[in-house]
Amino acid sequence: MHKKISAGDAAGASRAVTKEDVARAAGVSHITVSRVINSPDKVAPATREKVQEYIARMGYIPNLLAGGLASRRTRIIAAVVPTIGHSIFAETVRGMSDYLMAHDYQLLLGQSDYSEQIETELVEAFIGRRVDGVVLTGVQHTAATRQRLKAAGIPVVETWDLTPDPIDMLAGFSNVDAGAAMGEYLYEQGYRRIAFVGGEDPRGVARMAGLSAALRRHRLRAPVRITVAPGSFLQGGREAMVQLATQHADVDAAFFSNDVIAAGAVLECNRRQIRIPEDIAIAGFANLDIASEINPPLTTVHVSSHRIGETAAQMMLARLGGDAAAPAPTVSDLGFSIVRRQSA
Amino acid sequence: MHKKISAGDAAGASRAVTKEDVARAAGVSHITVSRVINSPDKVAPATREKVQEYIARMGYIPNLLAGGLASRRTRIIAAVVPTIGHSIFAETVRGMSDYLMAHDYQLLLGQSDYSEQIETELVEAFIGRRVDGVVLTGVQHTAATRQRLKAAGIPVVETWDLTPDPIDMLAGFSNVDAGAAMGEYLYEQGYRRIAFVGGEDPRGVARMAGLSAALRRHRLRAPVRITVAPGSFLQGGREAMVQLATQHADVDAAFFSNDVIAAGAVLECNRRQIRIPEDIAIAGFANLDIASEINPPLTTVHVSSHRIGETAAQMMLARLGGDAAAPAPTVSDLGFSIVRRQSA
DNA sequence: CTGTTAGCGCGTTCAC
DNA sequence: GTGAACGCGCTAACAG
Repeated sequence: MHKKISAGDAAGASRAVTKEDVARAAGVSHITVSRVINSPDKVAPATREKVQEYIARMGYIPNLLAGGLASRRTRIIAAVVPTIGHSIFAETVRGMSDYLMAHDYQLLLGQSDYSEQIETELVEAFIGRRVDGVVLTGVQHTAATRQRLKAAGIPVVETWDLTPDPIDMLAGFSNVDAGAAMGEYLYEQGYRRIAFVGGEDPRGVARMAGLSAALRRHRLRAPVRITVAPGSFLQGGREAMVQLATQHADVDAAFFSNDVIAAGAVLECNRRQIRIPEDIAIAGFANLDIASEINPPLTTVHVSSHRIGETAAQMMLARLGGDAAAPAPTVSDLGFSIVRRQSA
Repeated sequence: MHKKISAGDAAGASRAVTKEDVARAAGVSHITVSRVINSPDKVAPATREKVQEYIARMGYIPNLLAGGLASRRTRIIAAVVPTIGHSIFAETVRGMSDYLMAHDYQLLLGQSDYSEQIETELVEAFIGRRVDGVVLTGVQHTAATRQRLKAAGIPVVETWDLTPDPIDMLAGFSNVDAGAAMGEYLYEQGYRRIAFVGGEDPRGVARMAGLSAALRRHRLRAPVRITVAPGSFLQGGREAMVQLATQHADVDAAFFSNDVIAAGAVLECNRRQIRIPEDIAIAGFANLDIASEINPPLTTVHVSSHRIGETAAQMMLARLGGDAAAPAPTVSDLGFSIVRRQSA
């Protein structure tokens, strides 16, 4: 078999340097080069150093496409989040990314914009790229998503919620319980007419459901429900506060499904001279920076966005590295806690 | 050549469905399946529909690794941002992502944490994956980054700044000019002792340089420089404000390199009953949501974070789709503008 | 409009 | 410790 070997690379778009090139230059076979890269200790120190020098000098960068095709492992984990524009998910992504990079994996990120349909398309694209695993936000997905993922037979971690029926692994906390816990807290503080302000994503809905259940247990009326349009949370919170002030004067406490929305409401209260918590108590969710910085500081539900991502990544790699003998845990309930500050 | 054909997939981890499988089932050759996917109009409608049905029924997902290896195009664009935890970059990423997804490309994201060294490693990994193009934040990179990128011969877009010496393409605005413009504005408003508060990344430094130059033109003293540690911007802003109030009482205006930091300062002022702009004027940067929502609303420099991302993606795909005859523009100066509100 | 023939660059057996 | 064959699944030319 004759290979066309161009003498030098003087002309045209020079083809990328390949393992073969390095091998030839170093006077070894390409498999030796491969070993120097993937398992250096299986190569005699002398050859290793020589090869390493050629690699550096020639600027050789292994083609991971070819490697992935041959080895059926890509060292890529894919993740779908609703959007990185919301700090909670941005934090989760950072948590994953940091852990993965530290272990020589890379993160392929997709944003679903809260659409299950887009999520399905993303998952399909990810499987096409033969990612080693997929991390999803939430536990509600299309049938197609579940089916594709199961057919692909790759590890999956769902995050930010719990369910008795996960696709595979799970790293989150119970949004229903968190909503209920805040309901109990507000009840204990003496509030009796409570509103819920938030979007309509499944996790917001779950928090609302928990809140409702808690109120029901104490024979209070169902919460006033105010929906915030996607887009600017600060503005959404302000508008929600306007609604509460003008149309629901009896409400004495509001639980916001997100600290940023709550912060918007606080800003509006300050503007209108509405006293917090005397005139209305305000509770947030997520314990973001802004919760402790705003005035008055927000009572909120602490959940560790960053740790969710980190844990998801960790479970993923544990499975991939897996010891079938000592199987990694398959569910992590990361819990939550009420952080009491001055707003409620 | 005999291929081992497993009868059904009853046993074991069933190998993923391949083009070959679909072709056999549909009674065509694998290349026809390929065409149905990549250029459907080059296939007779009857065969096309038949093949499409088999594709759907068998749940076939093309292996993009193999495709990329063979075609030398991956339809992946990689991007490096300092962090997606800051909304300006999150917005830029969204702008890119939206544009790319709409054109059937995917985004591979890396976070450099403001480290040029990490950026270099990321770029190397990206090239290893044979991405079709790379988008970078800023115009300052290691020699290795520049060299790798040029050797790879792939399109590059640098963003968020301008330079006379780009690696390839450029989509940003002049941070120096923006800093200078704010300096002029503050001078016109009558402020004479001005501080600059921000981080130490190259773009912050550029804004500071522009500000300094403007002040120098008016024979004012060089700005007081307060550095904000990375981490919580709100808290950083508050701490900076404390420093200003306690150690630099003569300062009558402060230019913050970021609206979030400025917002932290505003919160601290409100807490301390420092009047804005009477006691101290506050100017931000980026024109984020929070700038218009906080009280008082912030005078700031508007730059379109989202549009930077979108434009970068657009330039990238224009180049890749490229008509060598009508070469796409290689530099986009997206400009900036001063948004005047009540804080300065 | 459809099929055939060659690789893309690498990792994985196995041998030596 | 090192090397040779083979194939991963696909696309690019060219034929027919």
